[in-house]
Amino acid sequence: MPRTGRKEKILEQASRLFRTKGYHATTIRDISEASGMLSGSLYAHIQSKEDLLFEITDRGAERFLSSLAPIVDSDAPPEEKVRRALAVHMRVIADNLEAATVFFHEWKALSDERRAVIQAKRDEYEGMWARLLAEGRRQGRFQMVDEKSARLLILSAANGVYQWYAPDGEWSAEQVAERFARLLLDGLVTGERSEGK
Amino acid sequence: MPRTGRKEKILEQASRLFRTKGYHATTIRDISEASGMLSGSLYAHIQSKEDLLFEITDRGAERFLSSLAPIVDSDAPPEEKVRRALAVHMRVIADNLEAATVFFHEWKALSDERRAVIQAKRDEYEGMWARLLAEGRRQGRFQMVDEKSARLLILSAANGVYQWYAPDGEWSAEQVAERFARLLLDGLVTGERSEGK
DNA sequence: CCTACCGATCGGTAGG
DNA sequence: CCTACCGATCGGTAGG
Repeated sequence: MPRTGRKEKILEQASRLFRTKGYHATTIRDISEASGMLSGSLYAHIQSKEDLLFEITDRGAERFLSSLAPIVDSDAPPEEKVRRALAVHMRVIADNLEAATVFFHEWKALSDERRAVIQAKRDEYEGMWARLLAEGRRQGRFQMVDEKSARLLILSAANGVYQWYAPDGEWSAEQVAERFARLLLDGLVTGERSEGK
Repeated sequence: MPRTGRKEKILEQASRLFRTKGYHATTIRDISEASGMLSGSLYAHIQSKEDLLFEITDRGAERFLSSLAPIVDSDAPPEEKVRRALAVHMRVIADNLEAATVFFHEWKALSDERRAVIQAKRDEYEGMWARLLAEGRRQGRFQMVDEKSARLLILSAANGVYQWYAPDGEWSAEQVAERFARLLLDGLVTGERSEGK
């Protein structure tokens, strides 16, 4: 019977390797060696290489969803929701940097069926942001040409953080979130608004 | 002697396949078949699979650099430079969607030496944006907690566009750029600025 | 969890 | 650009 925690160690090593080398460039032998066993032995713990990819990405998706849901459902003002939503987003990335990288960067390597499961959760996450932004506009707090482009900009910026964030760098997740929130809410331009086009 | 344009066709097919399947999951046989020849024949045109990846990413880098340089060097006001810089950025993505995807998503698969070449060009591109933003702040046009977080937000958002942009979708590259510019310059919040933290 | 192995496929080459 | 091929390595399995 496999030792307790063995599966977790394998997932941890797989996350690290998938992040560094990418899913396809990581071999079963890489993962098994990093987990302290031979390649054949890995299959006492997993069923396939793709299972590892799915489990990592799915856990990532769940962390994003469960962090954002209470914020969207709260009755804080829209600006405050944006601040908090960015903060938990960055916190999930910072606390799960390897899994988050795999979630954002490698999930397309999943088989059709499993990719659809992850896509649905991505859509759900985007939907929460969409509601948050639409609410801010409805309440007259947000000016937006359209909700979709604002959402795409915010999520692209937030999702891209895994590419440069360093846990031992100068900023905590919350500091990144606050800087992003300030720029997104208030804009780059000083004083009056820019005249637009 | 290879027919003229044969190499270009191979690069085009490789870009398409690298974008769809990823570099490692694309085989020499995939590329050769899509180019209308057998796998061995491909080597009359290329030296290695990695050469294709490098050529695609390097061309992408050059397009971004050569588009942005004249804007940074111009004497337009900072807000206008941001608008134009976003516009050409989106235009490069829209006109080279497959190569841009490879540039943003697959360049890490390059060997150390060649990855360093691309990294240097990425750094150069970021440096141009850094100068642009710093100039805006120096002139008192931009309010920024710091230039770095503003640059990371803007570039993350701009670089992420390849993930959702559809050439036959509802927006042209310029329309995306204008929506992004408006939100980045003016912010999400209506009327007076949000009170911050 | 190891030993021993398998069929498939990989990037690439020699010789024309 | 094709034919024919190579050594290496891949994900995975049987039997213990």
